[in-house]
Amino acid sequence: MITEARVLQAEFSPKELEHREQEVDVLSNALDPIMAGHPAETTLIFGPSGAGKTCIARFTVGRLQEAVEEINQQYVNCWEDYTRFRVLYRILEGIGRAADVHRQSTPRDELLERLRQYDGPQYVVILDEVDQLEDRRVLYDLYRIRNISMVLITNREAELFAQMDERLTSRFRSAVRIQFERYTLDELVSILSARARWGLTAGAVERRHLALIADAAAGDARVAIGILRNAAHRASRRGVDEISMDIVHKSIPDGKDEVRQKTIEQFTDHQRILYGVLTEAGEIRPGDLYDRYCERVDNPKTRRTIRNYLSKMDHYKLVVSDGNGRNRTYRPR
DNA sequence: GTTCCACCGGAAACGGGGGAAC
DNA sequence: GTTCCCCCGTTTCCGGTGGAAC
Repeated sequence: MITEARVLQAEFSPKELEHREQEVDVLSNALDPIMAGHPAETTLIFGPSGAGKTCIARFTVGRLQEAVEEINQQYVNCWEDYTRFRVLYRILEGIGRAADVHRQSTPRDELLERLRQYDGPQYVVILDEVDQLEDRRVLYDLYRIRNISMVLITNREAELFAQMDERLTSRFRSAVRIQFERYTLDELVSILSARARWGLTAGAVERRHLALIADAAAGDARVAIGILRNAAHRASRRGVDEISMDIVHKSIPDGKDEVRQKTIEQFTDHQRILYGVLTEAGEIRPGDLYDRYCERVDNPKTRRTIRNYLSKMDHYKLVVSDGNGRNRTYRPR
């Protein structure tokens, strides 16, 4: 049934993009000065997850690179590379200047200095999940480096600006802003049907089944593609050549749960135990949560560290908090 | 209105780990 | 082997917040 597995991955970047022509145009215009050898305007892309922000940024920059051979580009996920060091390292990596950088022995400012000395072709850096940066001042540093253009992506615009000082805010308030909305049901169906066309045998899935998947994904393309992938795998395992309504129904929870499972796999033992306590309890006050966590581990982390864990889990959409002060409770999402 | 209390999250310090230089 | 240096997860400290109790 599956003829091209990679197109069923959310990260797959198709040659043609649907439903985001206007956003692509705005970003292309912002990047336009690069065609003439000048830095592009700083661009800020924001909107909910699964709305195509990353996909459109990579697609547009990729297309620019095809048009102008002499440019460099690098994608940095600030969720994974959230320290100043890691961000600068990734950016140096994009121009092949990171090979001899060592985490432990390279002086603090050596990385920035190397970037400052960069005098190669225009360099476009996509900083995804930029609100996750630990130290936003690195944005100011990058802003001042010639020949580097930034495309910033965030789904929490308010949080991005909340922790910036005046100097940074004034720079980025004037950035080109592109707002993404959730995909509509029809748009998602059309995206899914393209993926099915490229990645599955003909007639493997009916449109009404895609509509059901799209409905379950609630505007999130990543979730929708995940459900379709799960359904295709399930059908293959059953040895059938068509995705039935029953398969779709069974695949929806798995598709939704996939992201969660991937996240939990990356947790440390302490984080996993904490999450376990939370899911068992259903809803629990912070003090009780901490006590129960302590009962299950030999050397418990401090309350402060647990708060950091919980805030990470909140960002991963694994945990919700309700209420304030002494009425605060946590529950699994 | 005031005080108490549980909780939150920023900032700075600490310390383990590990590569480089000697 | 020792020292130096840096990253980064964690801890410590502490001011702020908001609901409950008085």
